[in-house]
Amino acid sequence: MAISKVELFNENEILLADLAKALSHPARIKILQILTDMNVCMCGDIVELLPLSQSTVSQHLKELKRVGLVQGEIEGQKVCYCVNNKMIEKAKEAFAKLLSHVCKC
Amino acid sequence: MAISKVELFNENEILLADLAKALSHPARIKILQILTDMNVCMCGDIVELLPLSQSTVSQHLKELKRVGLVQGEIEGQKVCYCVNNKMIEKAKEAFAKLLSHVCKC
DNA sequence: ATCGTTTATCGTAAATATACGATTAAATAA
DNA sequence: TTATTTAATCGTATATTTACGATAAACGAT
Repeated sequence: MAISKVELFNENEILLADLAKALSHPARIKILQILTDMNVCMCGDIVELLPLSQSTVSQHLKELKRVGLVQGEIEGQKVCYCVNNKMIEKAKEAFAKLLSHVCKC
Repeated sequence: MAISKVELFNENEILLADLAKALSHPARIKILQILTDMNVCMCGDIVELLPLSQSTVSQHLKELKRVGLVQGEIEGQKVCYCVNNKMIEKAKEAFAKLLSHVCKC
């Protein structure tokens, strides 16, 4: 694209779009589910559960961290990742609000 | 990317990621709100409410149509767009399900 | 001090997304 | 018929995303 016009929209729309972007790849959705369901928090463990390389999984984790859906705590040489309940809740409310508003059911 | 690995994930994850992708640009969120709030359905009317060109808005509408969040009905030379309540509802449930599952609040 | 483990980052290639103006296609109006 | 209106598509430029292997950085173990 020539230039990004994202900054011409308002806070709320940008936040929601940003959260949606973070959820816009199946690997990242899977990662959230893995962090919830399996008793797993390390990048290496996630790599073993996905058909992707370590560097690619690390990139996906970075994207999830970027918007705050996931946090990483350093534990020696490892990093323990977990979902950030506050931001998950915030995302849940934001999507529900938009989609309820938009749907006249 | 060398190759897409999206097909290595399951239906549910792909659907959700696809819906998220459609919502991952502020302009498309705004378009959903415009179709709901303003008494407007034509592409041209939407263009006037956004800082984007007609061709760009048409592309965004195409993306929303692709996942079924929006429908377009041809009315002579115009096309009347509207949100597809069924898919909006489906999206609402899908996001709520994922984010409720993932959040242990 | 060296070696293994773990994760992040770099470099790179290819796909996709975003934006625009120009053009096309289809319907209506003159 | 010709002109106008409306939306889609084409062509193009640039940015971003996705993916990988290689490397670096940081820590723990030997």
